Amino acid sequence: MTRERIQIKKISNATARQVTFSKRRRGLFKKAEELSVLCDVDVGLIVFSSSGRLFEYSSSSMKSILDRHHLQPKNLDKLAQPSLELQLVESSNLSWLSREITEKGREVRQLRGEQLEGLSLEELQKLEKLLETGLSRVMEKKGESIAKEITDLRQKGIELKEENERLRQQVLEASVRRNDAGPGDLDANNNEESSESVDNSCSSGSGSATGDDEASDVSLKLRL
Amino acid sequence: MTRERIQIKKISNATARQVTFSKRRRGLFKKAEELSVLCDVDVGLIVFSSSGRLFEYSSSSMKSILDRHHLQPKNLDKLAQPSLELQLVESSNLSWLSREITEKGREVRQLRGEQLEGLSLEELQKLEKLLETGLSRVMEKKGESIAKEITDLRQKGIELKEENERLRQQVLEASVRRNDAGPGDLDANNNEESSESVDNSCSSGSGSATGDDEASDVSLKLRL
DNA sequence: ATCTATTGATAAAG
DNA sequence: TCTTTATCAATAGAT
Repeated sequence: MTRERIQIKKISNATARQVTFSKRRRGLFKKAEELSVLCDVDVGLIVFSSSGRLFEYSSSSMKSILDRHHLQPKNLDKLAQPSLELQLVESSNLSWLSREITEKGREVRQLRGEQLEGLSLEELQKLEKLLETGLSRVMEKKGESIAKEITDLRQKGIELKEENERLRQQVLEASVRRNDAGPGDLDANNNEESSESVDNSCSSGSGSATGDDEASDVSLKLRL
Repeated sequence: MTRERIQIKKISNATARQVTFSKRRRGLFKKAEELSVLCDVDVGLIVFSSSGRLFEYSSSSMKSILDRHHLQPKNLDKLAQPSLELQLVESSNLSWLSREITEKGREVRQLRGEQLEGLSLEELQKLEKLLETGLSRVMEKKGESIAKEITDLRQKGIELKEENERLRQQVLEASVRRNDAGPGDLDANNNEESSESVDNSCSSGSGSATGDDEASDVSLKLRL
């Protein structure tokens, strides 16, 4: 990748080595991040410079990645006899937990339609059934949610309208009273803005809350 | 670096993501090794695929690199007194793992349409979208699977038919020969049962493997 | 640190 | 997964 091709062996010139270290280290870290983002994987990268300085990158927390690394079956047996406690904890909980996580991860991925390679026809049908059930439940819930939203909005509209009426009445009365006292300047016409309490910004069209509506049969086709 | 420039964000297509993962993982590991050789530094690289599989590279032993990492000033204070290993295992692994498991469990349940109570309308829509995507992928896979099954069965049918023909021929020849030798009792008519080798029990109707069929356009509506 | 000529990595397609 | 090919990206060497 350059002016001239180089051999992959220790660069003898210390300065050149340092320069290359800087450049390539950046490149490596960038690639590591790209991999983790593009492929949605966990990456942990540790580099110790020859002077002992640490450089590291990790897609999530380095700790969680190293923990996970410890859990790998291959590594579990490497910690030989340490404390009985540890033994117990490890052999039972950890390996179980580790397996459990892998398993659940696979399950999620298959539900998302990934990692379907090894599945038999039966398993695929089962998965399909599961997804259909889940989908219909979610849609049902969504329907309920939307229906509720609509009902709430209508209710709020009614309440706002009532309050409007009340305020209009107050304004009217006030203007009348003022009129009685001293018939001078009066702009007592549609003066809703003067009072607070109507701070709900809701787009319930004026004609939607007529009260005679059918708020009950809203459980319908909701595939927006 | 390629035919077309790409955005650095999660690749949505699972297959493409897997392919890219393979390629870039190789590239990353190669770069890591080059850095360690050229600049004479210690490198440790850990990658967990989304399926939980571990890939690692280390210029020396991974253990020594991780040990060295633990010894970094920044990390020293984190491990107090109880046996170093136990601390590690407990404080990090277990809590992280259990959180992870809880999380994944919830995810699975929601995908199955359970535990939907707390979700907002947006979340429900998102979930629905996810399920639709998953369902369509699974259905597609099922379609492929079925198409393959059909193709295989047809092929097997053809082969069986050919073998039948061959056997029929043999029987015929045998009976003819026997006829030549001594024209006595002969039942050389449809005698396929006498030979083994056709132990495949397959329900390919006699009329289904006529060869002229269109085995290619079977990628269709398969909601059995 | 910056500049480029070159090599290297890799996305897409088969 | 492996190969091929067209392009984009990384970087060696020089400044």
